[in-house]
Amino acid sequence: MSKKNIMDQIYLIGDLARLTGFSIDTLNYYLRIGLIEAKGRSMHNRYRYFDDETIELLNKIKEQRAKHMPIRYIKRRIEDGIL
Amino acid sequence: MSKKNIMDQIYLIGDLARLTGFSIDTLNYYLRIGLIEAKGRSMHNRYRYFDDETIELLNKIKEQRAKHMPIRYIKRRIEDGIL
DNA sequence: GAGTATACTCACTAACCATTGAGTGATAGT
DNA sequence: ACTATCACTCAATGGTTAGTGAGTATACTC
Repeated sequence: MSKKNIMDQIYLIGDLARLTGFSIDTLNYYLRIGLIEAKGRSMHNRYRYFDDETIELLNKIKEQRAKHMPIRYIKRRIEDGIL
Repeated sequence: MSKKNIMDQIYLIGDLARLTGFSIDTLNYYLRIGLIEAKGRSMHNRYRYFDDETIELLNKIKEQRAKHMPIRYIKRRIEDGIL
Protein backbone atom coordinates (compact mmCIF):
# COMPACT_ATOMS: atom_id res chain seq x y z
CA MET A 1 0.00 0.00 0.00
CA SER A 2 1.73 3.09 1.26
CA LYS A 3 5.16 3.60 2.69
CA LYS A 4 5.80 5.93 5.60
CA ASN A 5 8.57 8.34 4.95
CA ILE A 6 11.27 8.09 7.55
CA MET A 7 11.48 11.87 7.76
CA ASP A 8 7.91 12.38 8.86
CA GLN A 9 7.55 13.46 12.42
CA ILE A 10 4.72 12.61 14.70
CA TYR A 11 3.73 14.69 17.66
CA LEU A 12 1.51 14.41 20.69
CA ILE A 13 -0.01 17.45 22.29
CA GLY A 14 2.94 17.96 24.61
CA ASP A 15 5.24 18.12 21.63
CA LEU A 16 3.09 20.77 19.98
CA ALA A 17 3.25 22.79 23.17
CA ARG A 18 7.01 22.56 23.34
CA LEU A 19 7.54 23.34 19.69
CA THR A 20 5.08 26.18 19.30
CA GLY A 21 5.14 27.83 22.70
CA PHE A 22 1.40 27.44 23.20
CA SER A 23 0.39 25.91 26.52
CA ILE A 24 -1.25 22.54 26.54
CA ASP A 25 -4.34 24.23 27.93
CA THR A 26 -4.47 26.58 24.98
CA LEU A 27 -3.99 23.75 22.53
CA ASN A 28 -6.76 21.78 24.20
CA TYR A 29 -8.90 24.86 23.89
CA TYR A 30 -8.07 25.20 20.19
CA LEU A 31 -8.98 21.57 19.76
CA ARG A 32 -12.20 22.04 21.64
CA ILE A 33 -13.32 24.88 19.39
CA GLY A 34 -12.05 23.17 16.28
CA LEU A 35 -9.35 25.67 15.38
CA ILE A 36 -6.95 22.80 14.96
CA GLU A 37 -7.59 19.12 14.75
CA ALA A 38 -5.66 15.89 15.18
CA LYS A 39 -4.39 14.01 12.15
CA GLY A 40 -5.11 10.72 13.87
CA ARG A 41 -5.77 9.02 17.12
CA SER A 42 -4.77 5.96 19.02
CA MET A 43 -7.67 3.53 19.00
CA HIS A 44 -6.53 2.28 22.35
CA ASN A 45 -6.41 5.44 24.40
CA ARG A 46 -7.61 8.13 22.02
CA TYR A 47 -4.34 10.04 22.22
CA ARG A 48 -4.14 12.49 19.36
CA TYR A 49 -1.43 12.51 16.70
CA PHE A 50 -0.23 15.63 14.95
CA ASP A 51 2.38 16.28 12.29
CA ASP A 52 4.50 19.07 10.87
CA GLU A 53 1.51 20.56 9.11
CA THR A 54 -0.04 21.21 12.49
CA ILE A 55 3.15 22.87 13.65
CA GLU A 56 3.12 25.14 10.62
CA LEU A 57 -0.52 25.98 11.13
CA LEU A 58 0.06 26.81 14.77
CA ASN A 59 2.92 29.10 13.85
CA LYS A 60 0.63 30.95 11.49
CA ILE A 61 -2.04 31.13 14.15
CA LYS A 62 0.56 32.52 16.52
CA GLU A 63 1.40 35.31 14.07
CA GLN A 64 -2.24 36.21 13.59
CA ARG A 65 -2.95 36.18 17.31
CA ALA A 66 0.07 38.43 17.89
CA LYS A 67 -1.71 40.92 15.60
CA HIS A 68 -4.86 40.47 17.72
CA MET A 69 -6.73 38.80 14.93
CA PRO A 70 -9.87 37.22 16.49
CA ILE A 71 -9.93 33.47 16.49
CA ARG A 72 -13.17 33.27 14.53
CA TYR A 73 -11.54 35.09 11.64
CA ILE A 74 -8.48 32.91 11.81
CA LYS A 75 -10.71 29.86 11.82
CA ARG A 76 -12.57 31.18 8.83
CA ARG A 77 -9.34 31.70 6.91
CA ILE A 78 -8.19 28.22 7.72
CA GLU A 79 -11.50 26.77 6.55
CA ASP A 80 -11.27 28.80 3.35
CA GLY A 81 -7.75 27.58 2.81
CA ILE A 82 -6.41 31.12 2.79
CA LEU A 83 -4.19 30.69 5.81
CA MET B 1 10.37 17.82 1.84
CA SER B 2 8.29 14.75 2.51
CA LYS B 3 4.58 14.25 2.61
CA LYS B 4 2.92 11.91 5.06
CA ASN B 5 0.56 9.51 3.42
CA ILE B 6 -2.90 9.81 4.86
CA MET B 7 -3.23 6.04 4.94
CA ASP B 8 -0.32 5.46 7.26
CA GLN B 9 -1.32 4.34 10.68
CA ILE B 10 0.50 5.18 13.85
CA TYR B 11 0.36 3.09 16.96
CA LEU B 12 1.38 3.37 20.57
CA ILE B 13 2.22 0.33 22.61
CA GLY B 14 -1.36 -0.19 23.74
CA ASP B 15 -2.46 -0.32 20.11
CA LEU B 16 0.13 -2.97 19.34
CA ALA B 17 -1.14 -5.01 22.25
CA ARG B 18 -4.72 -4.75 21.07
CA LEU B 19 -3.91 -5.52 17.46
CA THR B 20 -1.49 -8.38 17.97
CA GLY B 21 -2.76 -10.03 21.11
CA PHE B 22 0.55 -9.65 22.91
CA SER B 23 0.30 -8.16 26.38
CA ILE B 24 1.83 -4.77 27.00
CA ASP B 25 4.21 -6.48 29.41
CA THR B 26 5.39 -8.83 26.68
CA LEU B 27 5.82 -5.98 24.24
CA ASN B 28 7.83 -4.04 26.80
CA TYR B 29 9.93 -7.12 27.27
CA TYR B 30 10.48 -7.45 23.52
CA LEU B 31 11.48 -3.82 23.45
CA ARG B 32 13.81 -4.32 26.37
CA ILE B 33 15.66 -7.16 24.67
CA GLY B 34 15.60 -5.43 21.30
CA LEU B 35 13.39 -7.91 19.48
CA ILE B 36 11.30 -5.03 18.23
CA GLU B 37 11.97 -1.34 18.26
CA ALA B 38 10.03 1.87 17.98
CA LYS B 39 9.93 3.75 14.69
CA GLY B 40 9.98 7.05 16.49
CA ARG B 41 9.45 8.78 19.77
CA SER B 42 7.88 11.84 21.22
CA MET B 43 10.60 14.26 22.15
CA HIS B 44 8.43 15.52 24.95
CA ASN B 45 7.64 12.34 26.84
CA ARG B 46 9.56 9.62 24.98
CA TYR B 47 6.37 7.77 24.08
CA ARG B 48 7.15 5.28 21.33
CA TYR B 49 5.51 5.26 17.91
CA PHE B 50 5.03 2.15 15.83
CA ASP B 51 3.55 1.51 12.42
CA ASP B 52 2.07 -1.27 10.32
CA GLU B 53 5.49 -2.75 9.73
CA THR B 54 5.74 -3.43 13.45
CA ILE B 55 2.34 -5.10 13.38
CA GLU B 56 3.46 -7.35 10.55
CA LEU B 57 6.68 -8.20 12.33
CA LEU B 58 4.83 -9.03 15.52
CA ASN B 59 2.48 -11.32 13.64
CA LYS B 60 5.46 -13.17 12.24
CA ILE B 61 6.99 -13.36 15.69
CA LYS B 62 3.72 -14.76 16.95
CA GLU B 63 3.79 -17.53 14.37
CA GLN B 64 7.36 -18.43 15.25
CA ARG B 65 6.68 -18.41 18.95
CA ALA B 66 3.66 -20.65 18.41
CA LYS B 67 6.13 -23.13 16.93
CA HIS B 68 8.32 -22.71 20.05
CA MET B 69 11.06 -21.05 18.10
CA PRO B 70 13.41 -19.46 20.66
CA ILE B 71 13.51 -15.71 20.69
CA ARG B 72 17.23 -15.53 20.05
CA TYR B 73 16.75 -17.33 16.74
CA ILE B 74 13.85 -15.15 15.83
CA LYS B 75 15.93 -12.13 16.64
CA ARG B 76 18.73 -13.45 14.50
CA ARG B 77 16.41 -13.95 11.56
CA ILE B 78 15.06 -10.48 11.90
CA GLU B 79 18.56 -9.04 12.00
CA ASP B 80 19.49 -11.06 8.93
CA GLY B 81 16.40 -9.82 7.15
CA ILE B 82 15.14 -13.35 6.68
CA LEU B 83 12.00 -12.91 8.70
C1' DG C 1 18.32 -33.12 41.32
C1' DA C 2 20.45 -28.58 41.60
C1' DG C 3 21.48 -24.71 39.14
C1' DT C 4 20.86 -21.82 35.17
C1' DA C 5 18.43 -19.82 31.33
C1' DT C 6 14.26 -18.49 29.02
C1' DA C 7 10.26 -15.89 28.48
C1' DC C 8 7.60 -13.66 30.35
C1' DT C 9 4.69 -11.29 34.43
C1' DC C 10 4.07 -8.19 38.32
C1' DA C 11 4.66 -4.12 40.89
C1' DC C 12 5.89 0.51 41.49
C1' DT C 13 6.90 5.51 40.49
C1' DA C 14 6.53 9.53 37.88
C1' DA C 15 5.00 11.90 34.10
C1' DC C 16 1.50 12.45 30.46
C1' DC C 17 -3.06 12.65 27.97
C1' DA C 18 -8.38 13.12 27.45
C1' DT C 19 -12.37 15.13 28.98
C1' DT C 20 -15.23 18.17 31.33
C1' DG C 21 -16.77 21.98 33.84
C1' DA C 22 -15.92 25.99 36.05
C1' DG C 23 -13.34 30.31 36.70
C1' DT C 24 -11.08 34.71 35.07
C1' DG C 25 -9.47 39.00 33.20
C1' DA C 26 -9.94 41.89 29.28
C1' DT C 27 -12.72 43.84 25.84
C1' DA C 28 -17.09 45.06 23.40
C1' DG C 29 -21.77 46.19 23.11
C1' DT C 30 -26.12 48.47 24.99
C1' DA D 1 -22.73 50.60 34.72
C1' DC D 2 -24.29 45.96 33.24
C1' DT D 3 -24.01 42.08 30.51
C1' DA D 4 -22.02 39.17 27.36
C1' DT D 5 -18.30 37.40 24.75
C1' DC D 6 -13.62 36.10 24.05
C1' DA D 7 -9.60 33.62 24.90
C1' DC D 8 -7.85 31.40 27.64
C1' DT D 9 -6.63 29.00 32.45
C1' DC D 10 -7.39 25.91 36.33
C1' DA D 11 -8.83 21.81 38.53
C1' DA D 12 -10.22 17.16 38.97
C1' DT D 13 -10.77 12.30 37.46
C1' DG D 14 -9.31 8.24 35.22
C1' DG D 15 -6.63 5.78 32.18
C1' DT D 16 -1.84 5.28 29.65
C1' DT D 17 3.14 5.05 29.05
C1' DA D 18 8.18 4.59 30.37
C1' DG D 19 11.51 2.59 33.08
C1' DT D 20 13.21 -0.50 36.30
C1' DG D 21 13.71 -4.28 39.35
C1' DA D 22 12.06 -8.31 41.12
C1' DG D 23 9.40 -12.62 40.77
C1' DT D 24 7.95 -17.05 38.48
C1' DA D 25 6.97 -21.19 35.88
C1' DT D 26 8.99 -24.09 32.59
C1' DA D 27 12.74 -26.03 30.13
C1' DC D 28 17.42 -27.07 29.66
C1' DT D 29 22.17 -28.38 31.40
C1' DC D 30 25.40 -30.62 34.21
